[in-house]
Amino acid sequence: MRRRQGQLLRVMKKVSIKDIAREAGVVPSTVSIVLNGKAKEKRISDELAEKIIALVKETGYQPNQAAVSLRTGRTKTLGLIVEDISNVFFATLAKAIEDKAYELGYKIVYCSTENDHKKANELVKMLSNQQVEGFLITPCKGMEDEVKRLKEQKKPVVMMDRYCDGLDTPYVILDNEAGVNEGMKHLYDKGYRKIGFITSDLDQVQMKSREFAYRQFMQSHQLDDRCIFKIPYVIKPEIAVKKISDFISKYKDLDAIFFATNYLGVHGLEALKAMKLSIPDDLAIVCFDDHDLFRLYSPGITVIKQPIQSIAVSAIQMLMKQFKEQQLSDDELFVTKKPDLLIRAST
Amino acid sequence: MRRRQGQLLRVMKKVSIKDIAREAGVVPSTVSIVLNGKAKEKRISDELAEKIIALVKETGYQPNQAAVSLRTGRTKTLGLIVEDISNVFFATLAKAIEDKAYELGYKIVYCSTENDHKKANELVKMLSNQQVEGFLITPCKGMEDEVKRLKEQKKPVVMMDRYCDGLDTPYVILDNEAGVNEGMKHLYDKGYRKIGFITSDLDQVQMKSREFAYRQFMQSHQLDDRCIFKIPYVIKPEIAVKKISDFISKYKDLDAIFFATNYLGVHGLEALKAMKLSIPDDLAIVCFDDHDLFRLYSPGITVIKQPIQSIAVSAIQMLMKQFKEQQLSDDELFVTKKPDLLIRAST
DNA sequence: CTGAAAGCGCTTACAG
DNA sequence: CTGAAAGCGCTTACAG
Repeated sequence: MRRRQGQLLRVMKKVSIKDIAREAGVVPSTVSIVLNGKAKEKRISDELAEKIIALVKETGYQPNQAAVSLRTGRTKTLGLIVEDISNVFFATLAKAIEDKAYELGYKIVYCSTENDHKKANELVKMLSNQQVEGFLITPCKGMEDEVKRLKEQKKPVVMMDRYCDGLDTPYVILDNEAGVNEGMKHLYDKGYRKIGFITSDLDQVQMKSREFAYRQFMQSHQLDDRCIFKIPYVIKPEIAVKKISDFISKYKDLDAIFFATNYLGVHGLEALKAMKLSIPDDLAIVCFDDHDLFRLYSPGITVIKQPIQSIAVSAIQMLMKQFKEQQLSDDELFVTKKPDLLIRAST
Repeated sequence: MRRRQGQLLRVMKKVSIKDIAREAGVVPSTVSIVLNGKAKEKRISDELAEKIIALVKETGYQPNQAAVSLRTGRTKTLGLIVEDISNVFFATLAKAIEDKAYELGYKIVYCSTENDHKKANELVKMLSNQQVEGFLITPCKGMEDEVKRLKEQKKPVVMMDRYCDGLDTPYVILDNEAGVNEGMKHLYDKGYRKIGFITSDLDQVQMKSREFAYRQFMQSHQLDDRCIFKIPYVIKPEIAVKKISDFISKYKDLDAIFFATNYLGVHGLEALKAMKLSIPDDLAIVCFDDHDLFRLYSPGITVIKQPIQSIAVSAIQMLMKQFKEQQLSDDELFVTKKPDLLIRAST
């Protein structure tokens, strides 16, 4: 069976490198060399190179990525594993990562762990079989072994927002303690002394250091640091709101609350609203992480913002360095970003 | 150079089908057949099949996807092209799509068009060269030709939330007219007659039909349908808020406003807040599409909700049918979902 | 400068 | 039931 030689290239189903080669009167390898920018190196005449490039443009030829991957082992694809892509924080992170990655010619496969390490590990396995060159992960508890395995396979990994304790894997996180300190100092300077702390029951490093920083601050200012309330991660919103109301009612003399993360802050605002308490007159509120809701609902709330763009940029950079097999230097290995204290003007 | 025969499979970098075959004392094709569930068909003994499967488990062998793709043309990857992944609506859609797709063994590559058709078309091109089996797109103006090209290449495409006018490509959208009608009827039944309509200046089908339905409703009730205000899509939030305030001030006798989409509703609430107008006493508000902000900020707002889950499910189903090369039947070709009218109890 | 060949890791049609 | 071979579309080392 003869090849469909008579047909015009432009109407053919798929143009392959062979077609270009035939048309240009050269052998496929020459086309490949030109396309991979090695024309000069291999001393291919400018004239020929231009002819080939023109032909590629004309036919709209795109190299078959599967073939390239098989041959080179490269896929130009990154795996983005977040807690939940529908959550504003991760969605914004995904957008920032996307912008950076596409700039560098990488595509992104995403998936959500929902803090379920069984699901998470399956996802990693699914993506790691030659499909994804590197991983950007916001890990959850129980992913340590899987991440370790990736490292053993020499798959570049960068963790974001948190990291796996005890693993020597690069990460980009916020300086959580500095963030909490700033927030606490802000409250302290305004004269608040009875400050409660509401966090989740998850055993996550970023949450732990926020709690730690809260305790530290309270202790070092001779204040009661036991006014901490932990809310289960898996809980119905109404119940969470109820629990927060109860907590506030119980500690009647609280004058401020520090929420350890945005969705807790949202529940908190809802609770305050139901209790008809106003911010900041009845209670001052600081929340770690921003949320759409805060902007409109309560401009007076003080927010510790994650510089998401900058986290994304660093994470991608660190991944790219690993690709180049350049060792990351020690101070690049674990990057901590400065948080932004966002004090909104009360209306 | 001899193969690394002496080594244990489990410490080797990558286990290939050849390794499994050698270990099992068969030829690679046999392993392939077993792995692809064709053991029975090819009358391979249960015993052998089990032995091979055990070996695969033991070694953690994962087929090289690039090789599979090259051979079969399948990638088990879908391309999700949305307007902006960081927007709640699309992020939620992405999550719903993800859930469905992973269930069926598909991964997802995402990217955001930002309503820029040049970017969008580049993205489509980037993904279409053998990497993505099918597309889920929320198209923007100017993508028509690119979508047409995908169809010519026999790439399955399903559009969501909107569609390209004039293209015979399957889509899943909301029944926008029914949604607007319900919202308008709701306002009408409550006695509101001077109803304004705020929409964007984008030439998008979903926005057009919402506007059309508004006009229809007003006309058929002998009401003034000219109280329409269009806001540029690319605009600073503050300016949008200012413009809405001006609009409301200008039409002093308005008693209700219908916002054509969620971010406009958000701007609207901000404007109302700045003007110290209350909902629904000074103005009744209906907004097409839900938003996090509404829940807390203004429980009294009436919302026309998109059933995102159900859109995702249908879209994936329609894509899968195309994969199977089963013609979609006429009434499956363009699926319209019923919107939910969400009337929140005013607190 | 250019061409022929090998091979990435699979799957599938074909021959026994 | 099983094996040998071809080939998916590339890239790269090697030979001229």
